[in-house]
Amino acid sequence: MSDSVVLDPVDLEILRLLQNDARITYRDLAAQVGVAASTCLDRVNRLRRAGVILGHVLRLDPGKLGRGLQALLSVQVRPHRRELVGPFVERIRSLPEALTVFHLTGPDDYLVHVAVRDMADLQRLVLDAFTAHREVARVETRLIFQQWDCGPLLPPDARAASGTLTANHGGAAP
Amino acid sequence: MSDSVVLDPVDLEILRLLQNDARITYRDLAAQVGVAASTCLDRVNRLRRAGVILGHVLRLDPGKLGRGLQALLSVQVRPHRRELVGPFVERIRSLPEALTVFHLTGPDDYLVHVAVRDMADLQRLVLDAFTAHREVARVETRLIFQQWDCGPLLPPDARAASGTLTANHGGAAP
DNA sequence: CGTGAAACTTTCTGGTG
DNA sequence: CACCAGAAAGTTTCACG
Repeated sequence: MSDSVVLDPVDLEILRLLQNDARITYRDLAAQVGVAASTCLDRVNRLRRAGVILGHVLRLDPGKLGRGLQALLSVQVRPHRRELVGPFVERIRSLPEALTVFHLTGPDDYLVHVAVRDMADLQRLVLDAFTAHREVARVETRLIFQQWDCGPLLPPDARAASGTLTANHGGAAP
Repeated sequence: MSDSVVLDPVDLEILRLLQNDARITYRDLAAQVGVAASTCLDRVNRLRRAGVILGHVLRLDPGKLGRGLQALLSVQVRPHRRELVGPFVERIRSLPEALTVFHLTGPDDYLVHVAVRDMADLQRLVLDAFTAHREVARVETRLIFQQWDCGPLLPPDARAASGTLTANHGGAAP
């Protein structure tokens, strides 16, 4: 699983455009890439079958959903054994507040990205979902001032080769 | 900006379904929500105009794009002043390896999520894009074993109310 | 908010270099 | 084999009730 795939310049351009707007029509996509719509469709389907494209997701504004405060929680799970960490990860993943869970090298085993309503909600979450549990040895909370989602995750060659790199989403500079 | 918005159960169900698959047709969406396709379209357009839906993006497999190794870099920028941190963030954001940049509370000012080809590539990135620069006082690198993208970021009420919460994307438990 | 029809997109077929 | 043009099927979108 996850072998690298050969992507020609047309594939890269298609991926680049689809990352700017995944709802662009094949007609417009084809026009911008310089091939026929049916060819675009073939390419995209091939990229999907190859597992390069995993899916299409919505980007939502957490603030508008009543989750204006985000934080990163560093968590030590001790003892760090399969029978404890498996259930721990599943439990955290199923929290409505959890956005992403990372299993990391280093002294802090997990980093959990959460979005909550406010400080009181964050305190409740830390106390109830983390420190109340026996396997959680330590939690360190860092608040997120601001966050930037970066570029289109394409091979450097592609970006260098394809001249115009259009607007990344993400906030303005501080 | 970013005031909370009133979302009725239909809006929440639409968002929930669109998060599972942002390419579902309005016809199918309407059938599952139990309203007419045109009503779904109205709702989605309203959510877009309200800023709840920020956009549609592609989820790509970093491994298939030759970025099989991911890491989190904790960075101290000193002195932590606007004229230094602004350019720093812009420079990091424009790295093809950067996925997300967080500005945080706590001793480490920034956390940068990166995806690279391999260990040599990561070493090169840390040395060239971070420690080589005067404003970067300290970098701490943690590798990512595994990562899970969690639930649909909807108000807890919505998940509780709407019974079936379908498959989240993300890997299996360790 | 729903119906139905017009406009558009996606998708397939068959043919070409 | 990848590509394209055009036609068929399906989807989005709009005016109106």
